[in-house]
This record gives sequence, structure tokens and C-alpha cells, in this order.
Amino acid sequence: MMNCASSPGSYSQSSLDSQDSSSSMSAPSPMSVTASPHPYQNILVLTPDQVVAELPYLRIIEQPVEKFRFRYKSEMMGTHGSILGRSSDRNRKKTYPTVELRNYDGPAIIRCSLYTTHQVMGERMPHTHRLVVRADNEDKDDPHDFAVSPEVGYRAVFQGMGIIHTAKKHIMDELVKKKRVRLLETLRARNVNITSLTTKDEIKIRSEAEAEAKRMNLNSVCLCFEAFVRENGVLKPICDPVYSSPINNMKSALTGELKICRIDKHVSSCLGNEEVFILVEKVGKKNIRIKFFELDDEDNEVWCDYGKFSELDVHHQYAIVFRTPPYRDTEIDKTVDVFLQLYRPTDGDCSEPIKFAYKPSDKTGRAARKRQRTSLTDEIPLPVALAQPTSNPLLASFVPPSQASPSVDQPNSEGSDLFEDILNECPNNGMNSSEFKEFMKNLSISSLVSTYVETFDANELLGDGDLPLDFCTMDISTDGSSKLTVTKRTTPLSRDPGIDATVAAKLSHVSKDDTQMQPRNCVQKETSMDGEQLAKWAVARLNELLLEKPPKHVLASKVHEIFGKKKDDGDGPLHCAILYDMKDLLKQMFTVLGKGQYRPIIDDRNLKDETPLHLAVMQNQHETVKTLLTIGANPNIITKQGDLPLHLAVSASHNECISELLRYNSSRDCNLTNYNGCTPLHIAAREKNLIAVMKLVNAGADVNKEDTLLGRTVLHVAVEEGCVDIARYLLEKTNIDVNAANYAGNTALHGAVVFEGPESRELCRLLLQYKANPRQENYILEGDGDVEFCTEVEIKEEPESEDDFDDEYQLRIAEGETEDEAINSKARGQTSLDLATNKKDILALLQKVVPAEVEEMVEIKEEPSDTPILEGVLGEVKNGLFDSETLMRLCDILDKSGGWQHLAELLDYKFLVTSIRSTASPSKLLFNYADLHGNVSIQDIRSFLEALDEHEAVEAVDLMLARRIASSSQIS
DNA sequence: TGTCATTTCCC
DNA sequence: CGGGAAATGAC
Repeated sequence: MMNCASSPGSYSQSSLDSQDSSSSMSAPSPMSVTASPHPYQNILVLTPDQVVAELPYLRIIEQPVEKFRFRYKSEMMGTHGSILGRSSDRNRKKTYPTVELRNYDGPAIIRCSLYTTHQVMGERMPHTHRLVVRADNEDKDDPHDFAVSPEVGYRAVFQGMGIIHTAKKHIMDELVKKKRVRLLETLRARNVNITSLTTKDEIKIRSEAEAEAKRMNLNSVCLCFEAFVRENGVLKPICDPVYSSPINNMKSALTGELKICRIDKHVSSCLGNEEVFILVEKVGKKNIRIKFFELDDEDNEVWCDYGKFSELDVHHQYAIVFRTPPYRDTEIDKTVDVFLQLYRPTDGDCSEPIKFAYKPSDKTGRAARKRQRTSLTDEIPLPVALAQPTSNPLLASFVPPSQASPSVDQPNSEGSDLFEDILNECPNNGMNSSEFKEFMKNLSISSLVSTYVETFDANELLGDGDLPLDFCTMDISTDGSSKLTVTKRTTPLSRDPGIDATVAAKLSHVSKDDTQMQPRNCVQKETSMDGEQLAKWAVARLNELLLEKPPKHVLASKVHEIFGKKKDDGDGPLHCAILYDMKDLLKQMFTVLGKGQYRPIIDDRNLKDETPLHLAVMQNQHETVKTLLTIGANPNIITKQGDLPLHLAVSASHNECISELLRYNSSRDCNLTNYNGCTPLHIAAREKNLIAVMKLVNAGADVNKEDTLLGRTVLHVAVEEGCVDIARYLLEKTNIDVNAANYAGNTALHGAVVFEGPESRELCRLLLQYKANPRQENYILEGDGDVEFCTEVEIKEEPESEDDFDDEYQLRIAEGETEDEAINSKARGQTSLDLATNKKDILALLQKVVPAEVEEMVEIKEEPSDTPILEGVLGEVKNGLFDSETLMRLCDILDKSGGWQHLAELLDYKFLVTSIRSTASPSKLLFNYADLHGNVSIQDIRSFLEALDEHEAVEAVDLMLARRIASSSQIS
């Protein structure tokens, strides 16, 4: 029926039949027909074709918005928003749901009322919610009638309507009320004299309402539009009603808007399984999925998969922690752009997609990617790429000027090398070096390239209308002046003409291999460049700038301008080059930025306040980290999460980066807590990274610093993680307070006792050995908050027994009881012994320590720190074993020969080998460990080195010893 | 007890 | 207006 009305073209005889014989709405009673002939009364004698022309119908001109907030009655004080038309524009023109009555003459009434979205009991029903219009501070309920006529036109615009969400408990009432009015009206349409409903009708309404109430979808409604003619005080339908598209309740998790508000990271390895956090608008954990998909250049979905998470990973309907699915190809050698969106299975609704990228896994190798980079299809010809001239498609098409330019400037040195290379590769150009340089200058190729990224307007360049956009190759020539001539060349692409010029231009640059053209970002063409583009763009501009050789101050300001260009997330070119690990580009940037005056660029922050250094650290690009630090990057900037680069390095166990950073971080910064309250040292322990712990301690990290969240020292954390080696190191080698209590009063020993795992015992033994006190009590849980909480609970639970006691009495009881409780539990806190009652072996261990023994152990503790006598003599000793010069020399030798591995074995540090192998200098870590661990002497090391035939190393050690002896004898 | 939906409140 | 969040209730 609805279709019939809204699309008159589809009318058929059968639809006429059904209309004639259908429900009450069509007023089929013979009486109404005879009583008042309708203008179209004679339709039955017309042929179907004629009917099409004649029959009145309603047409929805403007649909209502898809989402709207339904408000409860209690929130209807004041005005809120009204239902707008779907094509309403926020700031431009507001529209409203609008219908038009067609093929009708004379006055009519168009009515709007609230209906169910779907058939409830075989047909659509009035909805229990109320469609209200505010008039004189009163909410007038639906139906809303709108008078139309030839004079005012036949369009009914329904402005200012709101939806009142009837509370569950009132659903029945509302439904019954609406049904009554409706039925009465239909009855009166047949018989004006009817003024009330029969009991039978009432009962029927009630039972219907009851059934419907249960099945009614409270989060989705429709507008129902009807047309009537008023005759003798009653309304008679003119045609079938039409229904709007559904309006969904914006507040509901079932129909509310799906939205990704924030995301943790935008990149994952193509192997997937990387943890990502997203914050989302309200979702139901049982009804939400995270869809990854990829589009080809025609915007067809070519791949999709879903993030992995369980219901437990959906946090309070507002956040999801999931793992990325693997990309369809785990062997990719360059970053692939995909999209990510929320998907709601029940209604198939999706959020706006956001960009996400898959990067090659480390395993598939950087080398492979390197090779790929030189390929034509990927590389856009930038000046940078000119270093690999064979890969530059533009170059091949150049038509050299017939007469070489005679005047030659002395080129700057940077440009010179570049051009030299090109010349070597393109001997056929018939120009000497300086001629070619001049040629390039005139051609101004770099400006073309940069224009391309900025939004290259192909139409403008090519001459309006002259050439269509669907070309894919073009020749570029020059007549010797600085003018460019661009010629179209065949091969139409037959693409969507709506494609933006940027993409078309891009195609022209990569057109050597037609089969591989892959314009990306078609979907998001309006938004800014992606990271790779931005980095390339910046370097292109930089090179261009260098060619121009502007005066210094101009150069500086232009450089700032270039690096001031940001992506939406605040990442600048430098950030991007790091994120995508574009080493060549980075090098180019650094050569410019390294000049010293560009600190602000080097320390540029994105929207998360991450500097390039942060990103490099996160990506474990230690070379880049090193370079950044060398050229003056500030290692003491914190992100919005309160993280120093050092925190991030430690979090990710990127040990080389840690070392680099520690060279520049002051010891104060080593102890800085991030917004999780943790110092780098805490994080290192949490990551079970002994090496990092050692490095940090060596660099001056305070082992007794508490985390600000729970008041734990690094020892607490080590114990919590079951890290025996870290705990041992801390106890043996540092002055950590073994009995330090966290905010709950718990010592490390408390933690060791309750630790679930086989390490529990070893930890306890270790802690006890270093005079941990098993009788130290933790704090009793008390505090105003808890007491009050108790009080309220009491009050709530008690009243059953006595109905009539007054507030004061309640309060007194409550207070009394809490006091009692406090007294009871105040007895004492729990000791480690208390906690060990269900762990027999641990208990036995603890019980061995009688209070007296604790005293004794204090003395034992003093012993192990074998303060090197030499240290007092030789102030500059860093390592404790070797002076820095010797250490460097030894490391150099052993790193090269690989001898450090054997040495590690001989020193019983075999377990270290794997963890230090991949570091910049394993020997150094080995020696640091040896030093800190303290059970090795220089003589030991010397004899081991001798045994290993590391003669050079032995010599270095001897040299040092000789020097020491000499200097100490001098002193004495 | 925790989670989620419903309802009310408030800026 | 338009939005966020607390309070309450149901499971």
C-alpha cells in the first residue's frame, strides 16, 4: 500500500482493488461514498493509465533525520531540538519533514503522527511515544494536522516536532489512549453520531495494547502522513498513508550513532595481533564488531576482517581493546592503507571509517622494502628520487632545448651532486653538467612536483575543457623558456569523472606501468595528505628550496613553513618520516635540520604531544634516536600521557634506545613519573627487563622512589612480576629499602608471599636474606569513605525490622555499629606471616626468622657491597671494573670478535646472551652486568680473556692496570 | 556484584 | 538548544 501511494507509476488494477476493499483507513463504507462524492469518485471507470494521472497520493518531499534524541517527559522543560529534515545543513538551511499531496483539488488536511517502524501485529501501529509540538508552553500531542489547499499549495512542512520517550511503566496507558482516539475517529467517519466506544472495543484495545507494548521497539519510530478531507465535521481519507524512513533514538546503544572517538595507534604490523585501544560512543558489548577493510581504486571492498576481542574487552560501553587481524598479505613490503570502522550486527549500521595502515613485518625485511622503493610504481618523482634517475619517468620524456643556455650560475654544493648523478645516468641528453642544471632550473620540475601534492589542478594546467581528466600519461616538454608544455597522450582511464584532480595527476606520474596504478585515498580526498605523502612533500619542498638558494633568513622561515605543515593528528613531516621509517627522507631532513637553529622543529609535538623523538623511540629506530639526540632533540619532553621518551623506550623494552636516551637524560628525569605514576625504573621492572633496570640504576635512577599510584618501589614491582633476577640485583647491588611499604602498607615480602607462581618461594628467601621483616604489618583498611559507606548500607538493610524509627535513631545505630567494627578490625594489620597461612612452605621459611635474627641479618647486609678500593683512588671510574677508555676499547674488540659471548659463558652469564645480543654493544652490557653483579674481578676477566685468545683485549686490560698502579703510587 | 538500560538531572 | 552524566532500576 505504501508503495502504491509513494510511487504512482507502479499503480495497477490490483492495487486499486486492494485500496477499495482495504482497511478502515480507506473508508470503504458505501455510505460515505454516497453521502459525499469525492472529486475522484469516478475512478473505477477509468483505465489504470488514466488512474495514474488522476489518483491523489502523498509524496514525501523531505525525509526526517535518521537519528534524533528521544526525550523523557521529565526533560521536556525548556525547548530542545526538533526533528529536522534529512538534508538539513547544520549552519546553512534548516529543513523539516515535508510531504506533498498530489493530484488533488480543494482543501485538504495532511496529518502527521508517530507510528512504529515495522509491522507490529501484521500492520503498522501508532507508536507509544509521543510526537509533540510546543505551543504556548504546552506540548501538543500528535496527530498534527496541517491544512493545505490550492491557495497555499499542497506541501505540508512539519516544524518543531519532538519525540517524548514514554517511560516503560506508562507504555500501556499511552498506547490505550492513542488507540481510543483513533478508533473513535474511524468509527465517526462512518457514523458521525458515535461519541464513545463500547466496552467490547475497550477490551479489545486493551488486549491489543498489551500485546503491542511488549513488541514495540522503543528506539525507532516513523512518521505517518495521511491526507484527509473534512466533511460534516469528520475526516475522510483521501489516499493511503505514507510512512517516513525510521527515526532512531540517538541515546540508545541499540540504535545510537556508532563513532570512533579516539584510537591508540593507526598502524599495525601486517601480521596483526597488535593491541589497539579505541574510545567509542556508547556500544553494547554483545553487539559490536570492529571491521578492517581495504578498498581498491574503484572503491570496491577487496578485503575485510575483524578485530579480535571478547566481551570483557569492551570497557563500560565506551572503550574497546582489541587485537588487529592480520592483513591478507603478510609479505607486503610497503605500507598498505586500509580502513577501520565499528559495525553493529543487529542493524548492520557502521561508524565512519577511519584510516589505518598495515606496515611490513620486521621479518619480511627492510631490505625487501628498500628495493621496492626504487620501483616506478611506488615512487613519485621528487627531487629526492632524482638520485636514482632511472626511476624517474618524467626524465625520459624531456625534450632538451635545442640551444643550451650559455649562462651558468655556480651551483650550490647540494644540488651539484644530485645533478652529477643524473647526468651520468642520462648521457644522451647531450648537455654538459652546467647546461643541464640550467635546464632543470628553467623546467622548474620541483615546483610541478610539489604542486601535485598540494592539489594539483589538472584542469587548470591543461587548459579548461581542452583535455579531459581521464588521461593516464602525459609528455612534458619545454621550449627552453620556463614554460611547461603538457601534452595529452592516449589511454583513457574510463574512471569516475568525479575523481579529484589530485589523483589524476598522481596517475600521470606513475604511469609507466598501467597495470599497477593504484591511486590511494580516493575516499578521503578532501582531507589532508597521509603521512607518507606529507613526508615526501616536505622533502620535495626542501630540495626545491635548496636549489633556489634563498638568503638565510628566507631559508629559515621557509623551512619552518614547510615543517609547519601538519596532518590532522598533528604529525609534522618529521613525525611522518619516522612513522613510516623513510630513512632516505629522514636523512634529507636531518641535513637541513641539523644546522642548529631548528630546535623547535626537531621538538615539534603532535596532538598527543609526542615529539619525533618519542616516535622514533616507540619504533625502536635507535639510529634515528641517536641522530635526533645528536642534533639537539630534547629528551625531556613529556607526552599527554606524561611519558618521556625514556618511559616509552622502557615500556617497549627498546634497550638500544634506552641507552641512547640515558646519555642525554639527567638523573632527575630518570626518576620522573608518568601519568600512570611510574618511573622508567618501575616500568623496566614491570617489563621484566633486567638490562633496562641496570641501565637505569647506573644512570642514576632512584631505586627507592615510589610510584605515585600505589606507592611501590621498583622492588615491589619486581616481586609482583615474579622477577627473581631483578629483585636479586636490586637487593645485592643497590641500597634499596627492602622493607619499604607501599600505600597499603605492604612490603615486597607481602607481595612475594602472595605471588602466584613458583617464584614465590625464591623471592621470599631472597628478601629474607636481605633482612626483610616478616612481621611488618600492613595498614588496616579504614577511612571516612568506607565508614560512611557502611553506614548507608546499614540504614538500607535495616528498616525492614522497624518501620517507624526516625532519622536520628538510624544514625545513632549506624554510628555505633561502625565504631564497633572499627575497634574490632583495628587490632592490627596483616604481616607477611599472616598472609602465608595457606602456603606451608613459605610459612616455614618465614617462621625461621625470629625477631632476633632480623637484627643479625642487618649485619649480613653490609657485607656484599665490596666497595672497590680503587674507586676512591680513580675518580673517573664509571664501570667500576674498567675506566671508560679501556671499557670502550674492550667493547670494541669483543663486539667485533664476538668474544663477548664466550666471556659471558665463562662468567656464568650465559642467560644474558640472548637478551643483549641484538644491542648495539653487547660487551658493554656484559661488563656493566659483571660490574653490578659484583662477583667478578678484573683479574678474573683478564684470565678469561687470555683463555679466549683475546690478546688485544688482554693488552688493554694490562695497560689499564699499569696506569692505575702508576697513578696510585704517585698519589701515595 | 557487575553490567547495562532506563530515567532523571543539570550545565 | 544540545549535550553529558548521575541516579535508579532490572537482570
